[in-house]
Amino acid sequence: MKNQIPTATALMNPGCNQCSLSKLCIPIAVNSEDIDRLDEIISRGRVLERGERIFEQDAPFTSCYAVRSGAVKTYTLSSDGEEQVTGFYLPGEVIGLDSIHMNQYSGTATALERTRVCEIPLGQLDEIADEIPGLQHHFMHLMSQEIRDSRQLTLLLSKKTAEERIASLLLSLSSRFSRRRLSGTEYRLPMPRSDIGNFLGLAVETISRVLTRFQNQGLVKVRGRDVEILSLEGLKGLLSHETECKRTSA
Amino acid sequence: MKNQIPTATALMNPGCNQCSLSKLCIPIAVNSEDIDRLDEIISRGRVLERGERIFEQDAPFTSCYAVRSGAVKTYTLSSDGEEQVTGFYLPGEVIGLDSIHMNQYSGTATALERTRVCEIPLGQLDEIADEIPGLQHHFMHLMSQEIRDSRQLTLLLSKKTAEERIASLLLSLSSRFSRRRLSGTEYRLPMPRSDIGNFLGLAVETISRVLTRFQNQGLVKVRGRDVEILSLEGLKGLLSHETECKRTSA
DNA sequence: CGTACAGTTGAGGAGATTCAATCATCGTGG
DNA sequence: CCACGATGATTGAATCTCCTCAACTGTACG
Repeated sequence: MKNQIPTATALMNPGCNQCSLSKLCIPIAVNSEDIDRLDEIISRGRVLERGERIFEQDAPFTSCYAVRSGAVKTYTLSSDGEEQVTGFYLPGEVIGLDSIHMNQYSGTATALERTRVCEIPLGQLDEIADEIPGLQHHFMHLMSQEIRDSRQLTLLLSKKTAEERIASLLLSLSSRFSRRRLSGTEYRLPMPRSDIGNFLGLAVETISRVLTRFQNQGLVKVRGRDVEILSLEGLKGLLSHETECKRTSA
Repeated sequence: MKNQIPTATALMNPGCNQCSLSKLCIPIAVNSEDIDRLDEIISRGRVLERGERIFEQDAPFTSCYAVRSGAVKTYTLSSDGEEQVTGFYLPGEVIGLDSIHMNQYSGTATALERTRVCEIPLGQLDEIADEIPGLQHHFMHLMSQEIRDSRQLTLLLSKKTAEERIASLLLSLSSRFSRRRLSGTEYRLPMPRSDIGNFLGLAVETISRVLTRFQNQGLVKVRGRDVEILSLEGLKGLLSHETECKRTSA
């Protein structure tokens, strides 16, 4: 019966083999046999409503999570209680990497909208790491990526203007939606302006102002959270233009 | 003869067993047998003068490096050619973690002063990772740490004032010198103001101004690169004070 | 239909940057 | 040994970007 009539949850949540995101989430060159083994330790289909937490800061670390659908933000609470948004995660992306082999989660992850995640318990992953040698490598790769993204963000925050930061975010989202074969020029922001501002180190008012400025320049069309990028080139031009301007004026 | 008369370099560069930094650099619970094995793959004692490069951005990744003495800065060159300092590394700290299991180095590392490093070739490390299981974990741990540090920096850059950033750097250096049993209240900055400014996202002039302000407040005594911290508490107080001010004025 | 929340817009102000000049430090060569 | 240039560091004045405060608009939802 197990073979003939899949349960409802199994239908909703096929294994990694069937998952359309597997190329993004675990894109290691493992044979299907290994993927099957992976399937055994990954629990799929946890559904979260907006605002629900996937894991909480300082809770004992157990698992990373792959986003299947929806969107997630991660943030840390500093000692004085202020929130710092550390990242937004779309389907196919993995959360909790920065807590691997630490005792506890370094931040909190909450769903920005209705979200499904796959849990990847890392205690067990260690055990089978020997059997699937590529896996440990892959996670190190993901962690390297995470460090680089963070460095990228650091550069953004330390040297770039409000316009550059926002253009950069719009483009980042664009390319990440594209990777999922969704439109890279027309999408809906999963997060409120306040989260964007927190993430980019800008006031919400500044987000608004810059977005309308972009709109007046014909770069984008924005209505609330709906974004349509009219000129990818124009946005990209903003990123590197800054230095050119300085050079020409100097 | 090899056994009886150690070479000069061997005297200068004892193995991990003898290294006073081993507790910081590779503080894994490995038995001395494992450390010996580690010794075999780590080449010690490469000496670099100020300005010399340890590795270069986009060069094929081969090794991480542990700083033995001196100081190192890492930076990336963005597409438009501007430099972004991504970190400072003191003895006992490991460079290149963000490039593990990537094809190439994500940035350049250069010596800020005369510096000795140990090379940790990671191709070979993989091979013996099975024999020393703690090692792979340890590197993941270091990488997690790196991500967190980067997040911390992100918070610093996106939400903190110039005073907070600089106080934070002074305190970070203080605690890192302390870990090495050096004075945490009196040390010499290994980097010029321009690197500090680049790292913290501030103009050099701002660094100067804030440092003299600190000095006038009796928090530190600064003469060029020599720093004496007169009130650790005072500096720490600056870090969380910001929000309190806002709250009281609101 | 009104309340709550998210987003936009405007005016004023604070903090950091930029530009420019000065001062200090250090290694170099006369 | 000292003068010299070069680089690094400091200080001042003007400017600018972004923040804060405030009012207002739109939208979702009871």
